[in-house]
Amino acid sequence: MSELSRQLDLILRGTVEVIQRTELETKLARSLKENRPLRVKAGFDPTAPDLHLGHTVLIHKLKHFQDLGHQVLFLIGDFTGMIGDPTGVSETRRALTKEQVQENAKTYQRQIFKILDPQKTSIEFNSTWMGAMTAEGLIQLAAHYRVARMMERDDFHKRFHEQKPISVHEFLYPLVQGYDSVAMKADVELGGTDQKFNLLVGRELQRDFGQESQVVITMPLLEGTDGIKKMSKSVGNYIALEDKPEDMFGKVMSISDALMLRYYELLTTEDLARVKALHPMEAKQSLAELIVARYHGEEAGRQARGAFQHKFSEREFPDEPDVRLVLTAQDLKDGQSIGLVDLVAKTGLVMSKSEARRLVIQGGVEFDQKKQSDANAVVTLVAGRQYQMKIGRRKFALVERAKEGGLS
RNA sequence: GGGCAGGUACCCAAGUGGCCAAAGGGGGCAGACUGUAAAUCUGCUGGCUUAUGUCUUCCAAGGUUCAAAUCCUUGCCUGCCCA
Repeated sequence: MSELSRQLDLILRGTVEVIQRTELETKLARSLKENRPLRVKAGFDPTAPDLHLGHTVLIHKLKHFQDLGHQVLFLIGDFTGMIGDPTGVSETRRALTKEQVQENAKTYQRQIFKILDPQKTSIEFNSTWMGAMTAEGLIQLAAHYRVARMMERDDFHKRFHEQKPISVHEFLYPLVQGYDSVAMKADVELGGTDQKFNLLVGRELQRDFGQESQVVITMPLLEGTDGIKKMSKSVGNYIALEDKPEDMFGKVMSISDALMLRYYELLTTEDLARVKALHPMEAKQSLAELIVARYHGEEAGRQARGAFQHKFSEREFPDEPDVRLVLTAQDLKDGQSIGLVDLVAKTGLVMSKSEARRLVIQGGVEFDQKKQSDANAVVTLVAGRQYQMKIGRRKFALVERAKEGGLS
């Protein structure tokens, strides 16, 4: 197998679309011949420093390029960030300060370098060139694109027909993203399938600016934990790289079996046929451990698995509860008892007393190993004893009475 | 600039003077069932001293009324059509 087809193989794995494949081959061949690495660009939003597994699909692809000796350009769209997310509903973003952007950039580095090689990654900010651009320059840039073309973009098209607002400045997003490719002389740009339009704008602008067009590679969007919508922070169906090991493990375990296979496919190199042969719960736990281990180390992976089994499979009280509550005399009637509902509310693990009451009535509360479903129940606390409380599916609290004459 | 249609709870969306803390759906939470799942079924889903009590909510501010999410005025926001 030639070096060219070896590279091509790895690059194409898992991709949804490559535009144009022949161009990619040409670029690769030239890169090999002239011993000049390709410049591979991928852009990220500066407002969301919480990377999640959805982002890693893309980052792993960057890693592939890196492993093949190419140059990864990790673009932080601090300028585009001011425009806001045009694919989102209608949330206007406030501009970030330089300091905040720098801070976010550091967070990015901490996270992506768990996958990428820092030596072969250059981090860029599009404010570098966009900040210097004059209004005149921006007008000229805007002249490179037509409204009708712009309206072809899926979400603009949809919003337009649904009579939803579209602000003019949102058109600048694809334009600037495209111009970034010009400024960076990108050979390849990677993005999720939802980025296709923006990526293609880059090709057109580069051509207009007399450059060779970048090759566009789109990657599948990873579904979130709900299994339907794409993983995103705003939907709340994400697993963040910096989630605590136990949370991360728990989130992976709550996905459906079908989604588990999808995660295996896109996030690991495991053999799918082998995974399917396993008991689904085993497979899911292995996946969860694998993912935790990747971002928190192998030890953390093992521990998370152990804690999970302890807490849920065996339904045991965890080593470390979510809340430790010490009740003082003021909290107690006659210095020893308290209404169950009040007690649940006091843990702060529920939003309100009404919610506490509801939970109790629904049988979602256990106190001292016993299920309690009487909303008017009063529990008595013996001094010097700790009481375990299970509140809802996955919240645990440990309660005890303050020592007599202790700190006031 | 003119005409028209809208702005309702986390989201979508009904309601057009009292029976409205406000239908329905989604989401979320809980219970059952399980593999800790998913799917399914059931219940809950503004706060409070849980009371068939009370307080705060239907873009904002005023007003009409015994009574307003519902009517009027002004303002803000969005879309469509015309210019």
